Amino acid sequence: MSASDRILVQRLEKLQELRRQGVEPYTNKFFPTHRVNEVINRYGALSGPELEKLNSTFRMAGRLVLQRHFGKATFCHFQDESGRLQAYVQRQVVGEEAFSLFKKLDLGDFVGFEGTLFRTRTQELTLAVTSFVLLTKSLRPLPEKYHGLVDMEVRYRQRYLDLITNPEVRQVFLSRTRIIALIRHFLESRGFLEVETPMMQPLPGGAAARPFVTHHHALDMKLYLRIAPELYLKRLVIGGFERVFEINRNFRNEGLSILHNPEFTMLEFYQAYATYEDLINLTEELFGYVARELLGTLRLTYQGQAIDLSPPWQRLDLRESLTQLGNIPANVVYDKTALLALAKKEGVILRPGEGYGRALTKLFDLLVEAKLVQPTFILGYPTETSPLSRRNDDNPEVVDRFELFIAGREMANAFSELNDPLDQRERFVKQMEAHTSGDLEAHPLDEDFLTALEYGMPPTAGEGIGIDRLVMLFTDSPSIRDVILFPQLRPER
RNA sequence: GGGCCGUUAACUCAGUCGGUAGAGUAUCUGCCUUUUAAGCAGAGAGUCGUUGGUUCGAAUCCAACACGGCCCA
Repeated sequence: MSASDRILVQRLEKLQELRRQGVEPYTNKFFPTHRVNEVINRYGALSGPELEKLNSTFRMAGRLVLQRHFGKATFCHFQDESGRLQAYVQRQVVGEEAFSLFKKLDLGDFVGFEGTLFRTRTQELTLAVTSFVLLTKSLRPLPEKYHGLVDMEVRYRQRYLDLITNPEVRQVFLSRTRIIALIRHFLESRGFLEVETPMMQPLPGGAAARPFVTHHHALDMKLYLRIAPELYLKRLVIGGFERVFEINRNFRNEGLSILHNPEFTMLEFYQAYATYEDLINLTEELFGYVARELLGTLRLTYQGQAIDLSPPWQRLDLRESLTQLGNIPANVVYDKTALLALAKKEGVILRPGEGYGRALTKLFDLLVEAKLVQPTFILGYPTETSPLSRRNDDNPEVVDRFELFIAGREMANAFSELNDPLDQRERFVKQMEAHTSGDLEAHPLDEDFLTALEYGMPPTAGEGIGIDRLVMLFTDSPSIRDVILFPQLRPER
């Protein structure tokens, strides 16, 4: 029998023994009067004598995480959602029978306490227990009390153990929730309406990515998990909702990495009568708002790099970035034939139909992206790789679009929306040609969306911000798996 | 898909030159009424990721595979 089996057997025996003694190991209806942080915040500053004068009792509950037994007394720490507190259980106070029961409890058990507050010799705020009740018997041992749980695989597969053991992990997910709440508040205060659009779509549009496919039996039709909500949000702008946003999951059928999880959370928002230049300002303000509210400062450290979110952020043309940071001579960058040759030399594989524009963005990914540590808007994206963006009025070869880079990675993508239905149709047709020649990520032609556009969409700008990467930035997390509660893993064997 | 690293008790980790498995925590027993990773004494606990190979002998060397991590595509 393995050690873990033996512990399980031991505890099952304990469970039976408790029941024989008339102790219910899964007691219901214990209602705490205080949580740990309330007690610490309200009484943490009081002296021992002041605590005694309080003369009030506290009902508290939590999971046993540490215990130190003596012959006739026990110190233990229990933790609830808000924190950890020490409790002191004495035989002469709770009685002989109850005390021997308490000594039999295991780390991991949930216990309800009633008692008064005092200070120990070392001045630790402690609950002097007058009575207690076992609320939930735990049958499996917790990870080690000092080193905690370290094994990455177990931390991801059994996140609850990670959360019980590692307080900094709890903090990351509390921050994640707070960041999302702040973004909601920011957008709502500017008149944006939060909406929900289909996760299951008959055509996967709004981005360049391979989708997950599923099947609806009753309708006997193929459905795709969405890769982006974009085309549905624009339909809502057409329908008269002038400012909309959605924070929800996207699904992309691609490999796993430190930056990629197949399902991830995206913010997309659309603002009628705005241009991508308005969104530059809005983005600076949004990041600034989140940083000030969450961190109290616009300066943060990500993985050892100092990052300053103070506006205005640098703006750089895509092709200029290739000369300035990618060290590609200007005469190569602006010469289509020379650039294509360079791209080939750098290992970029271009499919039929892909040309200069694709080569530019690929070379940017390879040579420039990682160098953009401070927030930088890259402008001047080629029309060829932006099938949903409005062409620039002066130069139809590029679109009114930016991508935002911080800490060497893409954080946002925004553009003035293409609202000319005839141009949009042409772009879709080009994408279909790319698809035919083997680009599995090419955008499908969405006839239903074109119909909507033909009714007329006001001039609009839209943006997408990857929430997981944003949370990584603000919580200094190295991997996307650190900010997703249950990241995708291979199945265990 | 390729490269590198890791996988030993429930947890955190040692394990030398190939000689047959160790510590701390946790658990169990005993002592202990102000401890703080409490302490002291004792006990139990292992498919050394899996499968093959080399060898008199493999946690250790070799190969394949699985899972995880990092880097690259």
